[in-house]
Amino acid sequence: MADLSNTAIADAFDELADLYELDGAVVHRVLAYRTAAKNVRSATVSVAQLTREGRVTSLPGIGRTLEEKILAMIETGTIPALTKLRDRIPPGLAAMTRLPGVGPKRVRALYDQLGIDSLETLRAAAESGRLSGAKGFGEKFSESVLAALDAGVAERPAPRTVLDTAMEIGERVVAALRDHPAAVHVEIAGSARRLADSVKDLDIVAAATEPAALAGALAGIDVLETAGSAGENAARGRAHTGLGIDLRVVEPDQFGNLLQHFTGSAAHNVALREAAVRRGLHVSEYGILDDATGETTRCATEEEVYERLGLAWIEPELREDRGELAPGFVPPRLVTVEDLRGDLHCHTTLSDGRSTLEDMARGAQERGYEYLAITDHSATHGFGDHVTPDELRRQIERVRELDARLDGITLLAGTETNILPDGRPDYDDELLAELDWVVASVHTSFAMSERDMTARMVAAIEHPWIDAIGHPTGRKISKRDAYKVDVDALIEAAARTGTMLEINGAPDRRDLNDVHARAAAEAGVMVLVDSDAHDAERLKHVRWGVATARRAWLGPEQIANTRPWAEFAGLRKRVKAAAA
DNA sequence: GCCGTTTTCGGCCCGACTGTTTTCAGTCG
Repeated sequence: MADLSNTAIADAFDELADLYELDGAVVHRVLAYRTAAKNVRSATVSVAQLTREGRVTSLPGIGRTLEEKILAMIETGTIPALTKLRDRIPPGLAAMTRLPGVGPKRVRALYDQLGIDSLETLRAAAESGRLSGAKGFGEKFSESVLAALDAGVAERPAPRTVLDTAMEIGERVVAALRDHPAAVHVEIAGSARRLADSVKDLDIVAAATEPAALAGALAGIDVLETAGSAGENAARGRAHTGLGIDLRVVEPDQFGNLLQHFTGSAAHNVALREAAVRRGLHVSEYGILDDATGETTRCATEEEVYERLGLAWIEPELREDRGELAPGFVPPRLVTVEDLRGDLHCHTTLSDGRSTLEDMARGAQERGYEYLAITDHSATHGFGDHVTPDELRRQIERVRELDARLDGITLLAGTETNILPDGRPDYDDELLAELDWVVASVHTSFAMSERDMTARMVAAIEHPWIDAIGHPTGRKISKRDAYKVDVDALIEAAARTGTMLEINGAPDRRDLNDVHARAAAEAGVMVLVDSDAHDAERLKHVRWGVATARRAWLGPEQIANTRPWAEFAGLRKRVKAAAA
């Protein structure tokens, strides 16, 4: 296995794009590398494998030249052009482009004119006044560069806000704006509307009878720390959390154009507009210009925008240019929170949960679930809230007793067993066999090699009493990367053994991610959407798991826990094995 | 460097803002 990963190929193409850009290559060549990197990153099959089979040019954005570069990576581990560019372009130049207002062209000019090749030499030039003497660079430029350097902008990656926090703020801003007398429509747009993992800032779009009046109302909303005008009919502010908020307001007859434009993604809009140009139409946030008539059509709704372009309306979660604009695209019926009939991963006070067994059961009933698996942490969890085998046996009794008393819901006695470094679960098979349901997850020894971690997790997937793998990559959005693991190998093993893979709904996990979840479903793996709730209130976190499933194009038939209990029960590996 | 109801060359989304400019290039979203 241990093959050249899609991520490694995409990283190489992104680096090539950055270096070619600094080298002064034509922008479209740079763009070609960026597009290729994006498409490789979101491919649901192994791009290295495709390349060996001679089929990689079927991937959009990959032609003969990039095919050769991937082949070079497979055969030699590197790309000659990349090695050469790294020798020629000083490594400090890329960091300089992270400063606001400083792009590849200016970096190149500073390097050529003044020999500036790092943040340090840039600061020295600005402080000595040498910077504003360069051709095309004035006093203002020098000042803004120093301000940005002092603020440490170039060292720290721009902070991103996890979607649940962004949505909480966004929903409050939207509600407040809708209360304004001038408001006609107010919606969250941007990556938040597409339900991305995290957002850089929050885009809110609105239609109003008096646009300027509504734009001015942003400043009065309590979640905002600061707000001010940002041109006519626009406002910009910052929430107390530091999240930037942009508001744009138009007349009602342009609201569809504005919402479509600001929902993005950039890649979706570029692809959409390129296709429109071929039909003689030019799309912007203000309307659709028809070359033939010279007239601009304004659209009050998004549906009208897509209809004018000969397309059916596309769900925001799909707008990533991952096939939703391909000819013959049929809009999929995406899974919703209401489709879920059970939750297979939650905790109680027995381990680190905050709610009792009874409260979790009641919470599930209030959500209308037909089944709930109680999956407390296991024997080696640590933190003082591990569950010994004897304690788990007593919990099985309690779950069975409560299940007998409750009507309308089936409680499953389960566990979230730790996958030990050697791949074994941390309870005996005998005990696991007594349970109704076993989720297995990695909670320790994250720093293994990819080969060892993959072997560890494949062993767990092959274990007869492990029904599902929880949060399969261990990532924490904006906090830590996934551990090194070959997800393709996990998917293959899960498909082969009938083991389910989870989309964990904890807002900072959403693990599997959208790309992996789509690949898993395409491989025939049954995907779960779970809350991983640690109290009854957080059972609602399935919202974020459903968001990821939708971004993965998944419908209810691909999510195991949309099934009624009678059907789900038979999908469990332990039941299928017993029947075989 | 890719790609094709303007196909194998000549295109490649659209608009706003900024600063350094007398008409625009670069950056950003």
